[in-house]
This record gives sequence, C-alpha cells and structure tokens, in this order.
Amino acid sequence: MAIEKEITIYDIARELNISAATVSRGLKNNPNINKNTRKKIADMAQQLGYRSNTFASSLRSKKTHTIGVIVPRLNSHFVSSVLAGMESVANKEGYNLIISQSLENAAKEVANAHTMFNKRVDGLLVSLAYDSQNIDHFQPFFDKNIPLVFFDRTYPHDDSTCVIIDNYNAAYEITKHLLDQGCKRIMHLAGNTLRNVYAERLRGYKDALKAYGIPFDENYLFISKLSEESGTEAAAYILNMDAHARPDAVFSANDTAAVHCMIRLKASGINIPADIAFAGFNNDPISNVIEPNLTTVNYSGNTMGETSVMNLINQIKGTSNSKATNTIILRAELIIRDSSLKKNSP
Amino acid sequence: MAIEKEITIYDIARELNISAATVSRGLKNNPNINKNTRKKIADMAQQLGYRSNTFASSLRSKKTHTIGVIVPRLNSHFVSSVLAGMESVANKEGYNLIISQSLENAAKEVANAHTMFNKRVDGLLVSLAYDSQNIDHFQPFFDKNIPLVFFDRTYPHDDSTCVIIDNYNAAYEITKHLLDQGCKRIMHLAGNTLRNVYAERLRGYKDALKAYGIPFDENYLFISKLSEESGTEAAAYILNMDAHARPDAVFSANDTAAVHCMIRLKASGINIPADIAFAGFNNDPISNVIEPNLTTVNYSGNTMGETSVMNLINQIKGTSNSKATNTIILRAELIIRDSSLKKNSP
DNA sequence: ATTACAATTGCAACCGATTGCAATTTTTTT
DNA sequence: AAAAAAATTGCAATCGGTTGCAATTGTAAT
Repeated sequence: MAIEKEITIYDIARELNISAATVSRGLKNNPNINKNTRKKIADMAQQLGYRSNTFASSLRSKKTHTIGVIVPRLNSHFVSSVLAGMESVANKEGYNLIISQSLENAAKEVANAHTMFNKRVDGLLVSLAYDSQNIDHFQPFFDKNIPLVFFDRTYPHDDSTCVIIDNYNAAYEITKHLLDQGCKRIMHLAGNTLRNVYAERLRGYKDALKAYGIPFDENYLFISKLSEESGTEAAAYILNMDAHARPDAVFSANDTAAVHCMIRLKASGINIPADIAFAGFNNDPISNVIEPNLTTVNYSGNTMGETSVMNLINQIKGTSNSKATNTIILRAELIIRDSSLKKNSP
Repeated sequence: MAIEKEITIYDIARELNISAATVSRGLKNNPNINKNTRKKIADMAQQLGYRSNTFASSLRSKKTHTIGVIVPRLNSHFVSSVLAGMESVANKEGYNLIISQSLENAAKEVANAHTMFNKRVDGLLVSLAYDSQNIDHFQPFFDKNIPLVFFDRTYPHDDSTCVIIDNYNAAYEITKHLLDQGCKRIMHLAGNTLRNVYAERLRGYKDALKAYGIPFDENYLFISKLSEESGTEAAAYILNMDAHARPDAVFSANDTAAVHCMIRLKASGINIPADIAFAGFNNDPISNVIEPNLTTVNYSGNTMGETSVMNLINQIKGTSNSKATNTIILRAELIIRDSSLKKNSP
C-alpha cells in the first residue's frame, strides 16, 4: 500500500505554472480569476486527486464550517427526525454537525456549550434541557457574534432566531376537540413550564377551557417529566381520585406519557375513550400502535431541522440576520384518532 | 461588546518570558518540560482564557480528533441509543463525531464515505445500509490505514473490527422458545440477507427448526425491508394463505415489522398469541405498547456505541490494533412477553 | 575543579490555504 | 498608436501550533 503524499494547491500551481494564490482563488470560483484558468485548475485538481485541507483553511479564514447542535436527548423519535433534517441540509451546504446531548440536564448543557465554544463552531443550534433556568452559558456566543438558533425548546432572546410550532394554538385546538366531544373534566399532563413548549401548551389548554366556560382546576393538572414512568404515575393519580371526580379526558403534552398512562388505565379496566378520552402530542410511532390509536399533534421534525439549520447558515454567511427574522413558526396539524372519539365509541 | 483578540501560545510565552515551543509542550504535559514550568504555563493559560486552536494543531499534527459515523438512519430507537453511547465516550476522550446517514441507500453511503474521507476523519464507525453490496468505497480508508470499525451491520474484513451481538444465537433461542410453546409452522420475517444481522437471524431460525426436526419451508419466509409497510404486507400475505396452512407463530427480524403485522392481523380477527404467536427483535419502545406485549431480543445500543468508539479510539491512538481484536460480541437477552405465551393464553 | 551526562529550553522550519496590495496583462477609449 | 481603465495574476505575510535538533543549564561522577 503506497503512502502517497497529499496533493496541495502548490502541486497544482507547479503543474500549471501559475501561483498558489491563483489556484486558491480559482478553486473557490473567485470571479477575479479567468474562466479558462479556473477550468484548468479544476481539471488538474480533479486529475491529481486534490482534496482541500480544511485545517489550513480554517486556520487562516477563521471559519470552521462546523455547526454545533445541543439537544436534550438523542434517542427520541422527534429529535432524530430533526437531526436527520439538519444533517441533510448542512451536508449540502458544506457544513459539519457536531452533535451533543444535555440529557435533559442543565449542568451538562452548560458543559456542552463550553465545548462547542472551544471547538469554535460557526453557529449553534439549541433545544433546551428540561430544567435549564437561563441561557447565560450561551453569552460567549452572543459576545462573539456567533449566531445561535433555538428550535422547539426555545428561549426568548433578542439576538437569536427561534424555530417553533404554534404550541399554543395546537393545544387550544386539541383541547377544543376534546371539549367538542363532550368532555367536561379534562386533565392536562404538562411538562416543566420553564420550557416554552410546555408553557404554551398549558396556556392553550387553559384558554380553550375558558372559551367553553370551564374553570381551570389545579387537580386536573399533572406536571411531570412526561416520561414513561410519569405516564404510569399519572394513571395512578387518576385511579386514586374519587370515581365521579375522575377526568373524562386527558390531554398530554407528549405521546409517551399519554400512551403509558393509557396502558396503566386500561389495565385497571378503564375504557378509552368511553370513560376517558385521550390526546397526546408529537405523533410518535407509538401513537399508532396503542389501542385505541392516539389522537395527537403532528409536526415535522425534519422540516424543523432543515429550517433551523438553513436559517443559521444564512446568518453565518451574513445573508440574513436574526434581527430580521426573530421567530419562524412551522405548521402543525391535529391528527384525530380513536382515542378521543367519544361520540363514535360504544 | 468588546471584540477581544484570541489568546495564543505566543501570548502565554511572552507573559512568562519563555518560548512558544515550551508553552506548546507544556500545555500537553510533555515530561521534557519542568514540572514547575508546566504549572506556570497552565496557570497563565487559565488566567488569560487561552483556548487551543484545533486547526493550527490539526494542520501541523495531521490529526483531526474527529470520528466519522455512518448509520443507515438517524430516526430509529436503536440507532439513536448507539449514537448516544458514542457521543458520551467520544466527548470524554476529546473526539468529535461527524454523523451522517445513508438512508439505507448504498449510493448515499458511498457519497458519505467520500465526504468523511475528505473531512479527514481520524477513524470511521459504520453500520451498513440495507443494500450495500460491497465495501469498496471504504478502500481509501484501508489504504491510508485509517481505522474503521463496523458495528451491528458489519462486513467481514481483515483490517477492521466488528462490534456485534450473537444474532445467530439470539434467533436460535427465540425460535426455540416458540417451538417450546408448541408452534410447528413458524414464519420468519427476514431482512436482506446481504446484511449479517439478517443472515444470521435467518440461520439461527433455520437451525432451531432443524434441531426440532421441522423442515424449512420457503413459504414461511418473508423477506422485506422490515418497515411498517412490510409488516402490513406480511400480514396480508398470511391472511391470503389457506387457513390451515397459516403459520402458528411469526418470528420477525425486527420489532417494527412484527408490530405492524400484528396490528393488521388483529384487525382481521386473528388472536395473538392463541392463533399466531409473535416474536420480534430489538426491544423497541413499541414492543411494550402493542397488545399483547411483544416477545423480543433486547440488546443495548448504548453499550454497542460505547464499545465501538472506544475500540476505534484505541486503534487511532495505536493502543490496540484490529488484528488483535477482530470481533467483539456483546450480550443480548431474550425478553419473553405475552405475544408468544401460547400455553398461558386462553 | 573537570568532565560526563541528563534535564530543560529555544530556534526555526514547517503544515497548507488565504488575502491585501502591487504588478502585469488585456481590453477599451481617445 | 498612446493612454486609461479593467481584468488577471503573483508576492509575501499570515493564521497558531508542532517538532527535530541544537543550545543551555543543572547534576553527578571522577
């Protein structure tokens, strides 16, 4: 196995009897360089098997062509769709993704932010951890004018764009749907209201109740981490209530908690949707497996990933700046399935 | 917002009245440098807020501290667990991950391999696409002695380590379990046998049948992509068979196909497990949601990710080489749930 | 006190691409 | 044909660490 030397712009320059500067410019299609020369350079590069050395380039140009991504957890269906969308766009635009997870832990998120800063990413994409109280750890990015885009779990900030769905409206609609099914005692499984997504969903829920003249009742609010266990606990909480006080519907801020709450309730003989109707959020694969299938809100992680990274890259390139687009709201749709259809149920 | 200049080793050197070379060595704890000097350098670096410039370093040392990962798809529960495991170890060891997906498409995998090569990753972690016929596209890595570790969907190759589970044995055991339940006509939903995981699972299935004196029957083999749709199609195939010829058990090479096959069959009035017992593979979250809960094989994506990346990093550092450890087999366990328990079912 | 040897530190040449500015060539204008 | 303007191309410094080898300093042996 021959260890061949790496080809550099100097090799191309020598071969063509021109200067390395011209080759450098030619390779990036600088219009100052004659078209013919550019063609010759490209051909020779191809022929010699040249590959650009990113490090030399980054060293001089101070651009890393690397984007950092901090997500709460990698192993969720939604997050992996987002990443898939990001990856495809970033790749097409010539950027790398460095992905790290906060594991829903504020301290780890701080550490990740530091790491990203030290890796000198050109921009950062962030979805906040469950319990992050503030975004001070991103201050170095703001100070250095490194663009930062929040997606899904965002934080209001003047210097950065947020890519979200209209959580308020989606929650309002889904609650309204339950109300339209005749439900009067709708319970809400909420997440930490520090996070916009959960705060907004809660607000939409409350406002829908209000619109139907139903007072908000603390007893019908169950705040948790929305994990599988939380779902099971919520079920226990419900089963523990006086039978006549039990909710006749549950709107969960995610599908995981909804599904595991359903499983536990079903095991105790509760009929869904006849006794308790259910609605979730996210359209996870499990929502299509649970019986009855779960009514939920669908929104495309893929699109969110693509949009976020495209916006970030535009900011990096200076094509657009965040002052112009402060918030991007993506489409979300209500998917009605059997778990909430009281009227058709036996 | 002050735009401060980046601190370099030259700044540290000037401040301490020593040479940049000493600072460079001191920062990486080179034993040639006096302990006191090292301490002084470290303190000053800390004080000035120095952060090392990876590009200058990579340019000179020709090490990128970057590891490429090519996976079939990001949005699968198993894959995201693997990535989570890889990320935590890589991060701890000071390596970056560049992640890309082949989308189960051989051509895209080739493109990804090229990209990774051009990014000059120090090492590569690969799980093959559904239809990759060969691994010629990784030849440049072998030629340049860039370590390559295959995980899960592997390909036998002298120069690279494989991290897998004992698919043969797991399939053998799960088939045996079905046979022990009294099943005689066990159908197997298989994947592309180009992929070791599916070939091995098929082999385990066949051998278990043989051990019980049951001849292998082509009609009970359904090869597909193991997607949701494949599962539904498999169900249609089964429903289309003469009632008495229908399988009395199905062993699917993944949970997705198993679950969606079950859903379709249940909708047609088939009783599971009484009429047809089911077993899957992977222990996906859906396996715990489907009713009856799905018997399956559990193995830790996290561990597989951690193991793969650790092995790769050792190779990069030269601590170990692949000739020494050619294959690492991780533990897998049979999880028996109601979907396969004929004897206890009504 | 001298010499031998080890422990530290510094010199200076890289690594490969980028870029401001000057120099050269080509094209246009007069 | 000469001058002016525009289009190309090259020079050379620069980005910030890394590293072989030489130089210096410190320590131990004679």
